[in-house]
Amino acid sequence: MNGWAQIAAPQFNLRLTLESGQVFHWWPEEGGGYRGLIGAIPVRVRQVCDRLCVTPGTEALVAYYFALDHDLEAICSTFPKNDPALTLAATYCRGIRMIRQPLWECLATFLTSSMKQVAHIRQMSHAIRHQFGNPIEGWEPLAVYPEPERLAQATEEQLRACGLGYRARHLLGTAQAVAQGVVDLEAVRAMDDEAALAELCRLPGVGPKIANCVLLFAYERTRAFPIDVWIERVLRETYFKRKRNTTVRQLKEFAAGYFGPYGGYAQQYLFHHARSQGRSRNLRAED
DNA sequence: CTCCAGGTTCCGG
DNA sequence: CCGGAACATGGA
Repeated sequence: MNGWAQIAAPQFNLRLTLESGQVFHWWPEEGGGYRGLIGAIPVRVRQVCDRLCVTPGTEALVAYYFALDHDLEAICSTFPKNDPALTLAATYCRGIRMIRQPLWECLATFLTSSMKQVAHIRQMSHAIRHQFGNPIEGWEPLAVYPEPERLAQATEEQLRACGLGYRARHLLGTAQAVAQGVVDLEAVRAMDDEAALAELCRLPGVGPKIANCVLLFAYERTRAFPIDVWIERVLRETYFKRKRNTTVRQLKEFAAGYFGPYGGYAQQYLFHHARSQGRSRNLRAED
């Protein structure tokens, strides 16, 4: 165990957490571990039962990043009772935690996520990091996500070259707005959920779905409930089976009232479970 | 080749 | 407020 430090990580699943669509810049290593970045700090991490082996000196950083202080047992106990679909998803996703991501990198990454598969988001994120951010020497292929000031100086064409498509205009506009202080991401921390959502939605290309992702994955707003195509399907098929003409507005209101103070956790579990099931179903259909 | 992907914006009822 | 359409790109 030379070169590793250990920390306790009960009720945690590293692989599921990293592959549940929250972050897109962690790379599998031989032996089941990962290397990635927490902000600008390169980290290696692998799980052995209820412990994490991490790069020495990053213990506290890793514990904070993966929210190991969240009491998952208590969180799941706040979920609605007698909900087989949610119970199944929560069981399947046991150990997934909401990562505490750096604000800008989370916002910028999810800004590029619209109408893109997870694999594409990873590609675009990787391209942006390598085109505009600093690579970490000896930690190939890691590169730090570029600051808004850096992207604000890019051209829309350069961003399109990273595979962004129409999202290039949005990312550029948002980078400029943040760099100029039109929207102060740190100041959003002090706002209540509703005001924070509205503030983030002022940025070009940021609507309610992306804003809620950022609130959940970066601002630690565990009530935030992003509704994407997957979750919309789950909600309709699970809770509005016979009601053909339910509006998105009604789905939002239902989710806000139904899932409770840790609705974001419920959302992530329903999302990851549905996506996993969909995949295996597609795989089965192909043979 | 067709379909669709962790949406947002703009437009006409 | 609501439903549709446009918006780019790439993997299945």
